[in-house]
Amino acid sequence: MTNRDRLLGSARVLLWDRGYVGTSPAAIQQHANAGQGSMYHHFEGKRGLAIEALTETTQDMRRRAEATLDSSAPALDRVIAYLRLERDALRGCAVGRMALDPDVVTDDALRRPVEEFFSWLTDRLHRLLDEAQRSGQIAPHLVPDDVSAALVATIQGGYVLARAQQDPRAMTASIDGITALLTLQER
Amino acid sequence: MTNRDRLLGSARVLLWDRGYVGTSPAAIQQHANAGQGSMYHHFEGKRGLAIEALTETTQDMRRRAEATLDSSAPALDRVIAYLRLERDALRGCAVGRMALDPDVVTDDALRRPVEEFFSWLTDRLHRLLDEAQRSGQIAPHLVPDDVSAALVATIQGGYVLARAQQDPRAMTASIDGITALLTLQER
DNA sequence: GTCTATATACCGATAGAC
DNA sequence: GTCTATCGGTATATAGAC
Repeated sequence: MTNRDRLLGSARVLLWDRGYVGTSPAAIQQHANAGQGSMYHHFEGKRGLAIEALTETTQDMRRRAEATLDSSAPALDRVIAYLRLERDALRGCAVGRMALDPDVVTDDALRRPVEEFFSWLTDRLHRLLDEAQRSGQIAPHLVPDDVSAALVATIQGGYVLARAQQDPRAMTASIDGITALLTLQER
Repeated sequence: MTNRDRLLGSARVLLWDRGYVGTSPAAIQQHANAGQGSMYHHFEGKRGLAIEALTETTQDMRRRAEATLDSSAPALDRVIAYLRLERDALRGCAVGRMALDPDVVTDDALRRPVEEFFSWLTDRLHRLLDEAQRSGQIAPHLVPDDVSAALVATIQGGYVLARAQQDPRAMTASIDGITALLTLQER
């Protein structure tokens, strides 16, 4: 692995665990076993490296979601399968945590990958819920746009609760709760 | 207002907007118009001040929630009234954001007010959902423990989505979505 | 491409005068 | 109680040798 690749990987790990304001270039260099010169040769600085790192991370997460959402199962089943994906609740979401970082939200280039990931995800779920509604899997009066937002929000909030209580069961409870509400009509 | 009070108030504002790792003692002192000596006279340091500030903030938020949840209306109506409270979606939640801060989660004294607030809130909603279930307002097979977690998570995730997209409508969509799911049986 | 040296600013805290 | 001075350390970046 090249120095550049290790720097990117280390940035992804540290941004995930400590956020943007909590991650220093020196910490990234140490984690990657690279010197300052190497980092500033390959990247414009902390910000440039973070933009690349975030872009990679969101692309990975999108691929992972697509693997679950693009199946041949009925639409609602695919949505629920996505809700039920295994998540490291105590670690938090690598993308969601960036949305609460003050220096990320106020910087369009840094925020773009975050925004694009969530826009894509809610839209993807939206279309699946449309399909589920057409085939009678969910109630006709539900607004897929609102429900898809609620689903993504529940996952993100599940991370918040799990970390606040230092107990991953807060995440599973949240997911179980929203799943039960979503499948209520099938009781 | 005393210097001490202004320092506390400034800490609350800055912790809300920039989190713990993103807030420096110097920034608090400037915002409060107080010198270093004043701050270190009244508080043990950044950490001690933050613990007091967070405790005050969570108490305020709890009082605000209680004002809505402790009414004479039917249980489910009170829960929905809480979901529908006005929120500054783009600013984020003063408590929830702390749960994603690496230096807060790993420090029990700092995390305690955060944990206690969410424990209290989910428990309070849990009891209201129990009551709603006994009176037939929500389906008998729902697990109030899970649903209450999902409700709180949806609010917290609504903040994440709104900030990621820099659009407060992501919050209202999430709330509308979860509300529709919760009241599904009344259609 | 990578290294060390250096620069300027800020971090969080302490010292001691008033 | 508040102020200014100061401290050792780190944040982020640049310079220039190799």
